[in-house]
Amino acid sequence: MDDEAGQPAGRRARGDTRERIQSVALELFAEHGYEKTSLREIAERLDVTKAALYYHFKSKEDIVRSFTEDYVSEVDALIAWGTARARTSENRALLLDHYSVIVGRRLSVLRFLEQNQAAVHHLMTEGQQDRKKLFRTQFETLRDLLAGPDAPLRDRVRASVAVVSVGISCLLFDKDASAPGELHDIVLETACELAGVEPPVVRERLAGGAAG
Amino acid sequence: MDDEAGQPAGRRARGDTRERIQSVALELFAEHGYEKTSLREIAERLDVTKAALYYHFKSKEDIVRSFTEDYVSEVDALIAWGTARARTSENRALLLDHYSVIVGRRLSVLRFLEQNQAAVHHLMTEGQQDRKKLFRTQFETLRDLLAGPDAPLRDRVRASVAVVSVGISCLLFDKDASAPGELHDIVLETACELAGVEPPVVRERLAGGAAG
DNA sequence: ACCTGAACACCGTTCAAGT
DNA sequence: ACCTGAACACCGTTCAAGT
Repeated sequence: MDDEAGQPAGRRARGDTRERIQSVALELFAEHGYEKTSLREIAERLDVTKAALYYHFKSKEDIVRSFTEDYVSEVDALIAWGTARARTSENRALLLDHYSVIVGRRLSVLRFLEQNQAAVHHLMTEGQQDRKKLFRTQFETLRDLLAGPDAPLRDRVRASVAVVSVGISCLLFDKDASAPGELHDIVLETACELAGVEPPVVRERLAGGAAG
Repeated sequence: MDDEAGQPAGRRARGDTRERIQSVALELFAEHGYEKTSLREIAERLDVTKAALYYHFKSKEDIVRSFTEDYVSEVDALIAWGTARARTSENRALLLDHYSVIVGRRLSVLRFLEQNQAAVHHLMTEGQQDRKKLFRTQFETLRDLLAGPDAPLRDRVRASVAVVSVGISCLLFDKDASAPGELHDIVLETACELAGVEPPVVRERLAGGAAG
């Protein structure tokens, strides 16, 4: 994250090229897929040369990494949280709850990751190569926090489905909920049922009414 | 595993090039992804020229179509079956049951489709362009057979998860079942629970024992 | 019928050079 | 610091030509 500072008053026109590349790229990648979108298309939309992109990013994959790393880091933090805690029923429910919040905030990134799994298979955050931060590895780690490798097959299957269900439900029905939180409640209920845990206590959803 | 068939008496050596291309391609596509696998790699493994591939297939996508069409046709037939029948609880359970059988028989194809969704997004069977045979369209149609567009949001979410759960469960735990049918039972139970239907009647699994 | 050799436009990437 | 122009090896595809 080499974000430059304030850009005070006068002109500020073009310090934003990097962000413009990111947003155009995410848009085109989502529309036509990662591999089918060429750097030429991205460059043309921004009225620059292909080579200009290489001033801001060191490769095509690096562009992906740049708008992916926030999501990956958040999931990584969630995994750290879950790993440090006892695998109680309540903690596992909270894990699913928090995961669904992350997913809800990063829908377009998750959509990209899901649809370009093969293209993005060997993609890491930061300079270092952390095997722990592969998309698939993160999924497996989350699943193991719900039902470890020694759990019965049925539990492991259902734990996998629980994790996946959060992602695809949000992806598919993002626009379909009539009330805010309606989808989240359904997703969480379903995921918890699959994981074999009680949903977390209801939060300050129905504000007003009798005090809690 | 480039096992060619019997090679009876005379020569018949090379009528199998087409099948060899298919099998090498599926293998490499699964290993490195569709876009990252070049036709040069495929050709080299078979000791032919890139151009030779174009005698047997009219494009790179056409190779995919060739080993994809059987799976797509089977799902299409299942959809036809489901569409012609009343949406009773039993029929919906049978739909999931049959779908899991198809998936179980075509695991490598499904793995390819799941991991290369973006690359394969506009991919059809046969010459004609049937929008009905897109991977994603088929998924949506299956889901609608479980819970149509007018069903409550919760039912539609869970129907989606039910369909997806069949695929990913088989993909992830193919090797992990100790007894044959164990995984199938778990998958079907989970999917039916999500779809809100009773699992189909147990079939001739536990042979022997008391009759009935 | 089955395959090769050579060419095509396009791709991601690099780099010296400009401001 | 930010970007261009021109070149690189490689890609999918075509096609005339060979057997």
